[in-house]
Formats: sequence, C-alpha cells, structure tokens
Amino acid sequence: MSVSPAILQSQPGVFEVLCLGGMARCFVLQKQPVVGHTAKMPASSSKLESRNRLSAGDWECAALETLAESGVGAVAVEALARRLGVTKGSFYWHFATREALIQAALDRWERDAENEVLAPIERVTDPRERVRELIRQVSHRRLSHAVFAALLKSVDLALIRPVVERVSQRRIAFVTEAFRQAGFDRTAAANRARLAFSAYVGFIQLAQVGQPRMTHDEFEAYIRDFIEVLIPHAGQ
Amino acid sequence: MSVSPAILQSQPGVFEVLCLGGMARCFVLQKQPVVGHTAKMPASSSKLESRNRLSAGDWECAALETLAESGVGAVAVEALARRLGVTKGSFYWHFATREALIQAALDRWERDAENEVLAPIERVTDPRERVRELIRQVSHRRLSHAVFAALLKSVDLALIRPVVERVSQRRIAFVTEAFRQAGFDRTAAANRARLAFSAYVGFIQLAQVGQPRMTHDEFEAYIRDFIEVLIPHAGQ
DNA sequence: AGCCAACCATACTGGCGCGTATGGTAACCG
DNA sequence: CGGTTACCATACGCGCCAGTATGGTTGGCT
Repeated sequence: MSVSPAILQSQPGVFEVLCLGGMARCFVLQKQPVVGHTAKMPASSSKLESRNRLSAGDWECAALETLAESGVGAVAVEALARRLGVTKGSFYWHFATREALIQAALDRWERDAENEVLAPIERVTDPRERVRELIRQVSHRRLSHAVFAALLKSVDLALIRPVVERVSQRRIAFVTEAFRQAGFDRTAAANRARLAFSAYVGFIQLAQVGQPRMTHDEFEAYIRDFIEVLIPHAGQ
Repeated sequence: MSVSPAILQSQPGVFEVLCLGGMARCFVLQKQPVVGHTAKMPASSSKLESRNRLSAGDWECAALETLAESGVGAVAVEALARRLGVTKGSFYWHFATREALIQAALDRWERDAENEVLAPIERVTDPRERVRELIRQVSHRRLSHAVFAALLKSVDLALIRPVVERVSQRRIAFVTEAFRQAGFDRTAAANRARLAFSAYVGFIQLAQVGQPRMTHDEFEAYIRDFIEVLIPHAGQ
C-alpha cells in the first residue's frame, strides 16, 4: 500500500497499535523537496544508511506517527527525541518551538491527505456510482483516519482548529458536489453530504472505543447499507 | 426546555458559552441524597443563602460544568477552586484525588443523562413514529451533548473510556431496538442504528468547529432529511 | 590540513498542576 | 462553655515538560 517494507524497517522505532506508524511514514517519507530543508542531499546514498543525522522532515514524520497513535498531547519534544534516539538539543536546531513542528507536520499531512483521498475517485465517471465509490474508498482507508480522529479530539486548540475546519469544509463540499452531480437538488445534496460526513466522523471516533464492535463482514454489510440508505439503487 | 429557570440562577457562577453551565446544573443540582455526603442538611435554608461552605456535590457540579465547557483537561482542582472561590485545601477534604472527583461527577452524569433522554420517548407508542421522535428529541437537546462530546475527546484516558463505552453501547442498543420494533430486520436495524448514532456523534463534534455552519431553519431541514433518509414515510 | 556549518549532548531555568502537611475558624454538641 | 467536627487557607515538595545556554562532534569544501 504505497509504502515499501524497506522504509518501514529503516528506522527501528516502536511499532504500535495497528501498524499506524506505517501510515504516517506513508504520508511523510516520500520526501518531496520541502522547500528549504535538506535541499542538497548529495544524491548519492539513499536514506537508509546515512540516516544517523536527522532532518526536519524526520521530526515531522515522527510527529505525525505519534499524533496518530497517541494524540496531539503526546507530540512532546522530549518524547519524540527519545523515539528518534536523540535529545532535545537536536530538535531546537530544526524548529523554533513545539508548535512550529506541529504546524509543519500538519501542513504536510493536509497537502498529502488531500490528493490521496480524492484522486482515485475522480476517475469514476458515472455520478451515482462515483458517490458509492467514494464511500467505499473512504471506508477502507482506515489508516488515513487516525490523524483526523486525533485532530478532532484537540479541536479546541488554536493550532488545530483551523486545520480541522479547512479539511472538513473541503470534504463536505466535495461530497455535496458529488451528490449534486448524482441528481440531488441543492439542499438534499448538502444534507446528505452532512449526514455522510458526520457519520464518517462519528464512526472513526466510536471505532476507537471499539463500540461498533463488528467483524469484517459485518463492516462490509454496514457499508453496503450505508450506501443504500444514502443513495439507493431503487430510487431513479 | 426541561430545566427550570429557578435552578439556573440558584448559584451565581460564571455563565459561559451557550449557557452550558445551565445544563450541568440541570443534571446535578437536583441534589438526590447521594449516599453518604451532605446527608443531614438541616432542612432549613435552601441552597441560596447558606452556600458559603461547599459540599462534594458542589464540586461535582462545577466539574461537570467545566468538563462541558473546556474538556476533561480543564477539570483541574486549582482551577475549580478558583471558580468556586476557595482553595485546594477545600477540595482535598472532599475528595482523595482529582480522578475521584471525575469519577463521581461522571457517575452522576451517567445516571441522570440516561433517564432524561429515554423517558420522554417511551411514551410514544407507534414504533416508526417513535424512532422519528427519538431523533427529533435528541437533535434538540443540544445542551446535553456537550459533556458527551468532551468525553469523546478524552476517550484514550482510562478514566473516561469505560464511560463512553457504556453510554454508547446502551444508546446504540436502544436505537437498534427502536428500529427493530419499527419493522426492520436484525441487521438492518443494527446498521441503521450505527449509522444514526455515528451521525449524531460526528455532528456534535463538527458542530464545535462550526463546520455544518447552518441556520436554525437549515438545521430543522437537516433533521427532517435525516429522519426521512433513515426511516422514510414512503417505504411500507 | 583546516575551517565552517550542520547537527547533537548536557545542564539548567521556569511554569504549571497534583498532592501533602499543618494550622485556622466557624458551627454545633454535650 | 470547652471541645469535637466539618470545612478551609497557606505553604511546601515534586514531577513533567517547554525552552535556553553552551559546548562538543562530524562532514564537506577550499
């Protein structure tokens, strides 16, 4: 799933619940140039061997992992330093403050998560089938949701709120447009989008409590009903 | 709405965002004997005048208010002490630890919130109309949701998780049963209950971000669509 | 070779929040 | 009226964590 096993074991960090670390790496480790930092990596050695020194990207990566696993509060510089095998002294060379790190990590996540979700949908042409495909897609990218779920919990922080706002707004708008193209009028589309997105958000929250305690098959059946309720085959 | 103004102004505490304080008071201030504590209030003066000394219940009350307003993290003993106009010395006479307070406050909330939601529904006899009434009821008790929303955010804490688990489990079971009685088969009822409850949970989360930014009328329309989607008049 | 810059360690300050210790005051009781 | 009980203040210790100061090490460039 878009993350090579080699990368997965490149850093001997702790691998916790549900392989969430893999997801964060999936988001981050595709080291796009990232403007200023690490600009002139000598193009010789891959990141595998010469990774005793860290870059800002490594810190952002670790931040996203920890964020997905244990929430915003767990993104603490000393904890991250331990995780990366260094000390705070390292951190404060790359970032001015803890908030700066979270900012950077979130910026990255926001950019990458966007395309990852939307791109595979845009290929489906039939509008109604597209809505269904969207729901199916989202429902199975469970790794991508951990970050969003963690963010939701810290939405009262001034640092997090705008991110959640933007992301939610964009996603709701996208789903609304999908429903519109599927033939619903403006308000119906908006309401179904709200309903669908709310149900999505609620589900990833409740899933952490293990509340909708269901097997894989039950989950699939749930998604089928979910789709059928929101955009039934029968009607039209 | 189900909370007498008299109670609302019985304690001149700070009244913050959205009158949330009123809700907590609504839950708490109906001072049921509460086992051991405050057993022999001399039955003379109401809580209005002789409230210079505090009881355990007062602390639980303030805890729930703060919880609803600012989350579990804000339920700090020194902060609560300031809010109540006393110091920590008072607190540690009533409770052994901070967690004990949260426990007590949550126990209380769990008991009271249960009946408050379910009781008014049970009067409706027609099964399908009962589901609709349930949705309507819940959708308008917005004050009661702040606590639950706050709890969801701290669900990783060992103190909170079991509460959220119990409450979610019970509520989902209740809604499932309602759908069953409305004529849906077992799995359909379960899935619609999951969907409805997830949508509810997601909505109260997103509402805090002001994301489904909608007017009162839009909200009403949303609830109508919500009902129509989940338990349509047309079908059967 | 030697220097500079990137990167990291160690040690410290300071705030915040929980918990403890202990002494004080008001009401009530015998 | 002296004493116990319920309630509260003041002061302290302690651990956690963000941020600072400063000095050390390594690698590439000239």
